[in-house]
Amino acid sequence: MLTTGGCPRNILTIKDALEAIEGRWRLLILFALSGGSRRFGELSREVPGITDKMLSKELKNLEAHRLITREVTAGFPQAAIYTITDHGRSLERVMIELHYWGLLHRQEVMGR
Amino acid sequence: MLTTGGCPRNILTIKDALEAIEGRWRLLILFALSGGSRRFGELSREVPGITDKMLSKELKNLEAHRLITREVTAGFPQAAIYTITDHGRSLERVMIELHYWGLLHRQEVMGR
DNA sequence: CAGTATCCGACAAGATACTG
DNA sequence: CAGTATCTTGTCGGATACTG
Repeated sequence: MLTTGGCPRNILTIKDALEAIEGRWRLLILFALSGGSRRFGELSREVPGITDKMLSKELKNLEAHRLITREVTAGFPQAAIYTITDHGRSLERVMIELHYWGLLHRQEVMGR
Repeated sequence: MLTTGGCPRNILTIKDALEAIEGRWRLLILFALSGGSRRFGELSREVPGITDKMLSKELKNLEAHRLITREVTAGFPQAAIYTITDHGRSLERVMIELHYWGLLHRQEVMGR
């Protein structure tokens, strides 16, 4: 059981975590990449609803937070390969719990 | 290990979950409430950085998603008591993992 | 293929002042 | 005490067109 214990440290830790992964897209991109490296176009198709603009922006943000790496191959046509880092992979437990809770939430609110 | 397996169902489940808890504030409010019921003013002080306007808006959102309940006492001065629901409590595992990851993230990115 | 540029509307969010 | 009203700024996010 989580307790704040009158101390704001725990909630500040969560706030720090949220600062890195907050928003509609970042966890979805990481989840897609947890199944293996992807190219830009693959992510554009696999992340439901995202536009290329947001994908581009969020990929840079994830890279800045060291959650993914970007590698561009030589040759033509060029390919950009995005890969989750070990640090990004350490978010898998969060994603697993979130996925599990998503199933619960559907039953609770959506009734299916 | 999570796999997408060419099937978008898992990622859609996470997207549904995120729709309910996305943003800077909702998980922080729920985390505060996981330590026990709170009044508006208590939350205003305990959730770091939130304004009354955002707190009011997000509390309504959380109530609409059945993650918290709101109860107003008779008498004066009035008191509004916010309490996490069982469904909100089912997010505790997500919050625990997020808190744990926040500690890792500090070490990785912030170097402390 | 992998993005960027531009334009636009909607909403998040803070500051301040105010009400029952 | 528990919010709401108003105003302003910034960012989100979609649409479309475009480039190396």
